[in-house]
This record gives sequence, structure tokens and C-alpha cells, in this order.
Amino acid sequence: MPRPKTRIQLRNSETILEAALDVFSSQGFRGATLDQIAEVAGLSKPNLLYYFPSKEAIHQTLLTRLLHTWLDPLREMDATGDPVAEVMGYMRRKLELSRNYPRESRLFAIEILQGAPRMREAIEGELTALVAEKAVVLRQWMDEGRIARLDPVHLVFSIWALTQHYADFDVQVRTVLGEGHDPYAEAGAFLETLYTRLLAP
Amino acid sequence: MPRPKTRIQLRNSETILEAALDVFSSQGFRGATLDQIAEVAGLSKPNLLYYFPSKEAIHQTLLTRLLHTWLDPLREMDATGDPVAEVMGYMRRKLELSRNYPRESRLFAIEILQGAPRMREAIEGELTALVAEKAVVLRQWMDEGRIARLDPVHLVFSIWALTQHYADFDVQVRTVLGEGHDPYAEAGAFLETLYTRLLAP
DNA sequence: GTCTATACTCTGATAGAC
DNA sequence: GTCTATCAGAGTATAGAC
Repeated sequence: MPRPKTRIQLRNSETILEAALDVFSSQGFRGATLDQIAEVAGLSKPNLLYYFPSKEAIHQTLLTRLLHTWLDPLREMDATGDPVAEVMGYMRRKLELSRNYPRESRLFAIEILQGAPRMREAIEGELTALVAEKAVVLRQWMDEGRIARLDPVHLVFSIWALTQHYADFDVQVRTVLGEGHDPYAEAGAFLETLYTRLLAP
Repeated sequence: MPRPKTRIQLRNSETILEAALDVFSSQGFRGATLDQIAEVAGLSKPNLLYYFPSKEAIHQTLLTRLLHTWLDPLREMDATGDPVAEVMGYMRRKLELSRNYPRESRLFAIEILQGAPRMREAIEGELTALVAEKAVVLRQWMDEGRIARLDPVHLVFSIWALTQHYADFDVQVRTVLGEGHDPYAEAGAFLETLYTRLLAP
């Protein structure tokens, strides 16, 4: 039943995807088992395979959905806005994404780490195109002297690296910080300072 | 044969670990199979299990070795040196580590991403202690006005995130950059600028 | 639509010959 | 020390009852 029609089908599909996100993001594709997903979803294993043709299909559905969520913050960076504010806004939106969707961040990270076997197409297409488009905008701002001259693509990489770190390495971050810290609040303040200093013309 | 004695035993153990690093770092613990490791190592599967008691033991050996390599660059940061030069030096050594040991970086990343099930102890102990020790040094430098006042732990996180990104997300980095780029050379230049601006008092 | 039962494959580990 | 053969368990997927 690849295309759910009824309300129940839709709800069950969502329940499965929600459970699958939980398991795939913490165990990776091969580490995850249908048993685990079924348990989290509160459904039987064959029932999972009634809604999705295979484990692979569940995973693929998650990845496809993820890509849009993931690229939206960059897409919103506006060429007509104030340059520093736009880059800072992008950084903030990306950090919020890490805070609010850490499982999605880890799902994405595991996929890329393992060589993007199920996402290569999207990375070569949509993602690369978007970065290229925004690099033009950034370079324009640099040419106008409105932000510091930097490699625009590596500037984007730095935002990815610094924000996703807090979701992907959550265990390490919380362990090193110890009790009584709000990692994302502190990260927000730190990154605010970092990019203020970096971007100043 | 947990403790290799002869030269042949030592060489075979190393061959196995080398192959295992290849496979574990690109497939994760569960994604990796003994068959794959055996194939890469050019040995038979039972022969692997003659040298190591289990798949788990191979993995554990890799992780244990890894930790020291991983922490050395930070350990070398010298409290008596020039502050800016010391932080920059640490960043450079860490980037070199990503360039020269990308598989180790990915092995570490996958482990943390999945909640550090086999490394929690080391993170809670050795790693946290080292960061705490170096945070004192950094804070001292800040108090003396020799580098900018920043959260020292998040400063360390930023170095981890920005350098490891190039190893862990290698596929994405190379795809987005396209042909004819040297990611690490460009990263080096970018990070040099970033930390020069960030650390200036 | 959902369940029980099961087929079939993969994989970690062992036995035993050489 | 290394190999062939094989076991036992886990895991994906399907058959078929209800």
C-alpha cells in the first residue's frame, strides 16, 4: 500500500515513520531491525510490511522527506536582505533545526558518513545546486564589501558543522559539559559571537 | 590469541585491524560483517576469530587505540606557549588528523552518533578530564586578555566540529565543491582566517 | 487490515582435519 | 596456524487464516 488513502492508513504510516526515525537515527540502517521499529510503533512486524514494501522503503521515505526540511533554512536566506543579518539568521535557523530535530540530523549524518549510498542523487542534485546558488549571493555581498571576504562554500560548511555538531554528538557534548548546562543556549551565544566577528567586513 | 607474540601473529593482527578499520568506519559496527573484513584482510573468517575472540573484540581494540590518537593534539596544547599560536596549532593538528586519518574520524563519529555504546566510559573519563584541564588554561589566557573571552569548552567543540566535518562528511564536501578542489587545503585557509578573527583579544 | 506461522538468507562463531 | 564444513540465531519477507 504505497499510497495511503484512508485516515487510518495515513495515521499508521505516520506512526511507522515516527518509530522508524527513532530507530534508524540511533542504530543506522543495518543496525535497525523491523522488530525494533514494530515494537516502538506498537504494531506487528508483518503489519509494517503491509504499509511499506520493505525496510529499505521505510528508510527511503524518511530520507526523502528529510531533505526538504534540511535545506529550507538555507533556501530562506534572502539575497535582498541585510547580509550579516541573513547569514546570522541562517545560522540560527540551522541551530534550531538541530535542537528541534536531532534525530533527523543524526539520520542524515549517518547516511553521509557511510558514503551516502541512498542519498547520493539528492546531494549531487538539489543540495549542490542550492549551495551553488547561495554561494553566488554570498560572493556578491563580499564584492560589495558588506561582509568579510571568505570562501562562501566553506562558510556554509562551517554553519553546517557547528550547528549539526550539537545534535550529532549530543552524547559527547552533554558528557563534557556536565550537569546544569543547556547546550543549545550556550551554542547559540557562542555562535552569535563567532559569526559576528567572522562576518564583519 | 589476545596477546600476539610472534612476528607473524603481530603482522596478521595488524592486517586484521587495518581491514576492520576500513569496514567498520564505512559500515558501522552492525553494518560490518566478518566476511567483509576477512575479504579485505585476505584471510579466512575463522582465521580472524583465531586472532580475536569476537567481532566485538576487534571493534573494541580499534576504539581503544583510537582514543589516544584522537586526544593527542589537544594534549599537546601548551599552557606556557603563545595563546593564539597554541590554539591555532591545535586546530591545525586536528585538521591534519582529519586529513590523514579520515577512517578513524568516521569510526569515532559513528560511535558517538549512536550514543557511544562502546565508548561511554572513555568519554566520561579521559576525554572529559582533558577538556576540563585545557578549559582552565584557555580561561586563564582569557583572563589575561591574551585571547578573546569565549566559552572555552564551546571553543574546543568548534574545533572538533569544523575539522572533523571534512573527514566525516567527505562525500558531501567533495560533491558540493566539485572537481578540482583540495578540500583540506581550502579548509586550512578558511579556518586560519576564522580563528584569527575569533581569537583576537 | 491485522495476526500467527514460517520460509529463507545472512552472519557470528565453532568443530575438526591437515 | 589455517582451512573446510557446519551450526545456531537473528532478521527480512511472505503465506494464509481470520
